[in-house]
Amino acid sequence: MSHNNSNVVELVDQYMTIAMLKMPEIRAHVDTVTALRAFIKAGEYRPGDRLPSERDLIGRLALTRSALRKAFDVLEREGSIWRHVGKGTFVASTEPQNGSGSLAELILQVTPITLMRARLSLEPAIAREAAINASEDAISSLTMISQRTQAADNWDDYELFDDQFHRAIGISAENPLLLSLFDHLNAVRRGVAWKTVVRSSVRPACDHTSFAEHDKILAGIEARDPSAAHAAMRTHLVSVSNRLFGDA
Amino acid sequence: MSHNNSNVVELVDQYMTIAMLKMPEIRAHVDTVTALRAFIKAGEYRPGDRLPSERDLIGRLALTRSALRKAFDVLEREGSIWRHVGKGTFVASTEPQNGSGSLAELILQVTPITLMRARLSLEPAIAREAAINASEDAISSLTMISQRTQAADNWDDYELFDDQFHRAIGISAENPLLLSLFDHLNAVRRGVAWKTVVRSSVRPACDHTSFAEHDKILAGIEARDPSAAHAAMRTHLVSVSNRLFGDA
DNA sequence: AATTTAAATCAATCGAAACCAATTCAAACC
DNA sequence: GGTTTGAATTGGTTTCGATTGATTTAAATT
Repeated sequence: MSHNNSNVVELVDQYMTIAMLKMPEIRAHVDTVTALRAFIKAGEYRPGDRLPSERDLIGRLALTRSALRKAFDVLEREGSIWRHVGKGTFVASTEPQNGSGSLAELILQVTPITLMRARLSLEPAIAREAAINASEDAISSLTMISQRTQAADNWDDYELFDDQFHRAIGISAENPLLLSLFDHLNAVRRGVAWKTVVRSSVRPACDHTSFAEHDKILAGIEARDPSAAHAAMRTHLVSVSNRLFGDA
Repeated sequence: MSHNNSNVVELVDQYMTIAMLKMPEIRAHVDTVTALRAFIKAGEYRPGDRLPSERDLIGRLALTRSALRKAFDVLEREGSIWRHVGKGTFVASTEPQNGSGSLAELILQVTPITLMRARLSLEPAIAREAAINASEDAISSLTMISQRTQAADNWDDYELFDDQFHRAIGISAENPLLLSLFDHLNAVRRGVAWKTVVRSSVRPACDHTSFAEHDKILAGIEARDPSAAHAAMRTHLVSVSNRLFGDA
């Protein structure tokens, strides 16, 4: 089914006119929305700024709370504000800035599985480079972190040390560009913050299988065996993936 | 690895919700984190030095303790600080923070060889993902670019199309995070290329061996053969490397 | 009869303060 | 000199009240 474009526009236009005439409440909503837009513009609220609370605004704008909220609903739907319980209502960034904006945008697009595939693409290769280029200092640092990881007696500590271990491998690769790529990936990973869902309730016990996996990676790097380090890192990540998503 | 579909959908859904809720929060924290980084840098704290206590810092930086601690959480995860009850908060021994380092700074540190090692680490893996995930549209786009590359009659055009070809593979991987990593690497590559004047003078003739290499990569992706795509990309990059640096 | 308003209530978040546990350090003691 | 003890300090945790957006409910209005 294909419609003539102008026809559609015409129909919509007719509808709008009739609706606005016959249902004054719609017209009222439009007014409060434009009034809100004017308020935001006049207040010179910059993207990211917090607007006054709803209970405050109804006083200043002589509005009902429900009317105000309906107008906010429209603005939220069109993406010009975002709100959150306990924090407030904020004006959205009109144009995602290249620096952190693209990162935030990325976080929205990246699913946990996408993230894991990216890790599986990058980190084994980094481990391979680490096996080739790691300095003695870097290796001893890795060993130290690995020991600290095994000494962790709670999940939070373990997670922290695990992060440090992986980044230490990134450092061991002795390649600032690779490290930068790793950091970029890690920033996205941190932003995802899905751990609050998966792990806060189902918090797996501090299992010792991953200790062995870490050791295997470390052994590969110490032995200057790129393939072994690559394979060990891949195995480790697959294991992590299985722990998160459940075995297939 | 094959996943249960419902599981995946569930996870993705959870992720989306969380991300959309937490994104503004992340944005808010970024400010305090950068403020903390600035404080550490301005105070000229050397690796291993102890920072002022939290109760002291909240006075100087006009922060809440909880806000300060959240920012410290980020820095700790990043590995740039280390803290322990009763002792204090210390800046980590590995000071260089590439995470916040600017692109320009990175370009200065990256040599052509470092760059090529990074490409060899990342791009074959991306080609592998492309072989798995590329859509028909993406493949036909790749084919088109490849044909245009062969039609190039001067080096500038060839270079341009080569760039497009490699990025199109990044797109074909259907992984926004991997594509972002590729773009990051590519941004550095452009900077490094600019830096090394050598390349503009010693400009190898438009050779046709790399056409065959491109075709091989494309064939691997079309055949949905991840290993072949990976190997072909690796071979291609090694060939490029040899052309730039000379065979060993 | 249907919608809007007004108030109460819920749930998430933050900030302040109290409290906890690890560490340090110095005075007291043997 | 060596040990013990206890106060002070520090990062970590809990708790409580206030605030905010979200939701429900009953009265009011049209």
